[in-house]
Parts: sequence; structure tokens; C-alpha cells
Amino acid sequence: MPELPEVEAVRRSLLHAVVGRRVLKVDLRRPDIVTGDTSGPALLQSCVLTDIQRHGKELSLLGERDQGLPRCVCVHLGMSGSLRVAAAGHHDRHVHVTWLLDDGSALEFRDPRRFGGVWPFACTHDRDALRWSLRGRDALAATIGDLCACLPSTRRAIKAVLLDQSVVAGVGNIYADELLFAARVHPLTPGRALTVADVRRIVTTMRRVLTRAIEAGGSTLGDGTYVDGQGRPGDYQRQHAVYGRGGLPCRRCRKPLESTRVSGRTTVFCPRCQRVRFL
DNA sequence: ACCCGCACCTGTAAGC
DNA sequence: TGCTTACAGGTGCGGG
Repeated sequence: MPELPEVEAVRRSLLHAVVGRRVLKVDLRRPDIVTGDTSGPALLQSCVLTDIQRHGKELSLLGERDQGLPRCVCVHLGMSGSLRVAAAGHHDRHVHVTWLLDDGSALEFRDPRRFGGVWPFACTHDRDALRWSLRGRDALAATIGDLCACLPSTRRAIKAVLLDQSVVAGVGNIYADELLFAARVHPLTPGRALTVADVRRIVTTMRRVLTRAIEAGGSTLGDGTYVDGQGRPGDYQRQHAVYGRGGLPCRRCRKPLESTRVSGRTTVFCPRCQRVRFL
């Protein structure tokens, strides 16, 4: 579930709890969720945690060592992942990595479906060169130019483009639907049918929707899977206009919302507020 | 070259 | 009660 707002809420809720803490021990219960070096040092053992960074839907834990080079570890939460601080020694099912900290707490990566994972890097430079640079710009920093670089030349549906992390990083199924409703753009509109005014509206709306979702602590759906680094649920689901509301009346015009599939994902939109266009 | 569709996993809820 | 099926926040790959 975690898209940019949830991942950013996790980042902020973890910062004060872990920055400055030393990692005493790393407990790697499922080595297969790590891509690359699975050794303790690579996973920040004996490092002091100095920062948590985010790009799109991915977090990066930074650590410094007394001697030797700093390290960094990327954590992707996939569909069902969580990263949270807990009392050491308390283990739920599906906790794949535990970082035991010097104040007696533990940082736990839990991911039942294992669509997420962990990627260690020697430094942020390697991380950027080998991983983060393969993604588009973070959705909060994306510009009209970033979208205009690919939209005019594609027939792909705008929603499919927004979900493509190599175009813009951080938008997932919930916020793609929410921001397209707010921008009054039909999710199936081909990229090349959008005007510059449309693209400008999509970019500013994307920033506004994501920012408000972060302020609300992200979206926690009915199954309660998403919680932040302190175990707190988000509240943005109460502001969802379309996601999960197929068949219900549009909050703007009362016409029933329609449900379809785009790029294999359930997609909800208002057929009156978001008119189709062709080209 | 581009894009769709599926596979990857587990858990939950609904239907029979 | 219990089995079967469908579906779920994401991503990466093969093949059309």
C-alpha cells in the first residue's frame, strides 16, 4: 500500500526515534529479501544512524562507522511492508530484518507478501548511480517539463504514465486516481491528447494531493495494514474522493462513480467530472 | 521501441 | 464449518 505519502509519514515518524542511535546488531531472518551484500556491516551493523532519506516510495537509512566508510541501505515497502520501532525482542510474523539499537529499541522491517526488499550500498553515490537515478524525479519535486518530456509522444493512458516510476517516482494506485479526479482528467486520456494546461494542472494537483495526504499521515485502508514508524494509522482515507468508492455518488456532482481497469489496476473515476478525450 | 499482462507472495473476505 | 475464488497499496520481466 505504501505510496509516497505513507512512505514520507514513515520517514518523519522514524527520524527522531533512530537518528543518533547506534545499531548494535542486525538480525536478518530472511536473507532472500536482501539484494546484494547480506553481511552485518553492509546492513549497518555497528553504524550510528545519521539520516533517513526518501525518493518516491523508497527509504534509505544512512549510517556512519567509527572507522571506514559510511553505508546506506534502501528499504522498499512493496505492497504490504512496514518499518517501525518496537521494543526489542518482540517479533511478529513476517519480520524479516531487525536492527537492534543502543537504547533498547528495535527497528523492524515486516513484509508479509515480500514484494518489498532491502538493497545495501556502500554510499549514497552508489545508491543514486545504481538505483535511484533509474527512477524519475520524486513526485513532490516533479516539474511540468518532466511530464512534457514523455506525454506528447505517447498513446498510453495518463494514469499508466503516472504509475510509471521511471517517469515520476512516488505515485501509486490510490493517489493516481485521487489526483486525476482533483485535476478533472479522465484516467484513460492518452498522453498525447493532453494540453499543456492539462499537464500544468496535473503537476500542481499532484503536489497538492500528495502534500495534504502527508499532512494527514497517509491513507490507512480498511484492513489497517498501513501504520507509520510509531504504529499510528493515517487519516487521509477520509478525504478519498474516488479510491474505493466505485458505484458510490461523486462527492462533487452526485453521479455514480465508475470503476474500470487501467494497467491491470482497479481505477475509479467520475464520468461527468472527468470527461474522456481522444486524439 | 514501446507497452501490456502476468508472475511474484500472503492474507482476508465473500460465495457456495 | 470449510473449501475455493477473487482481490489487495508495487515492481520487473517476457513477449507481442
